[in-house]
Amino acid sequence: MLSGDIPPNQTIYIKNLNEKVKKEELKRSLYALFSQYGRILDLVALKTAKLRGQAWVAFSEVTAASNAVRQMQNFPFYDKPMRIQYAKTKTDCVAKEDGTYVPRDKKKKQEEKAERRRRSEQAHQSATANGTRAESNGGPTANFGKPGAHEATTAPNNILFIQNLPYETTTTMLQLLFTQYPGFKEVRMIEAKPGIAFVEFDDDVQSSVAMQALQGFKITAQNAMAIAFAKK
DNA sequence: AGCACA
Repeated sequence: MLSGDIPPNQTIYIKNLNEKVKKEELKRSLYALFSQYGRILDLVALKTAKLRGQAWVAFSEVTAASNAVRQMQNFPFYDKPMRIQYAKTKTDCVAKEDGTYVPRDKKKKQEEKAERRRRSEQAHQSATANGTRAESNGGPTANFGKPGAHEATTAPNNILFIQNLPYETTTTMLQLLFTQYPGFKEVRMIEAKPGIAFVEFDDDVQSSVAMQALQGFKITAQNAMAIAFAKK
């Protein structure tokens, strides 16, 4: 296999990430980039010596992960091509859902094996108190919800007007999203006007394609992008 | 390079 003989998993493992990017920004950008493939259940990125430059994105469906592995393979992300594989193991939040989650020992890795010999000492000590706090973010899922009725009063042109962005949206995040579409030129945001952005393409056909693809795209559960043509 | 669950 190209992806290294790892069987499909609803979680993808990403490496070769730019280690200079701060964790929070990295997670936000990864979320913005990958949520187009499906519902993201969890996203893990740590900056420890061993784990920096890597991330895990858990999707609700294996098919979403498969599409992400193929389509985002080598995608230039903060100047480095992403290397994407399926994760080797099941993500905790998924295991918790299907009931197979077993809280890991805070000892070491897999040296629970050495632990076997002394098992049954405290067999009754199993505290049943670890709350499996379901983080029901309840938000409905699929991204390409087409809100349909857009007052597209403005004639198609090469500049898109984006509304309903979360305030913490950055130009970098939007670049990552829109640069996937041919003809992308630039993103412009206005400090004094959070929540909106302008995205310029070479021509109106290309801007239309991107609009179609990203219309209603949810950066967060509450923020479905509303895309119109900019007024000239 | 590096497969975790801060």
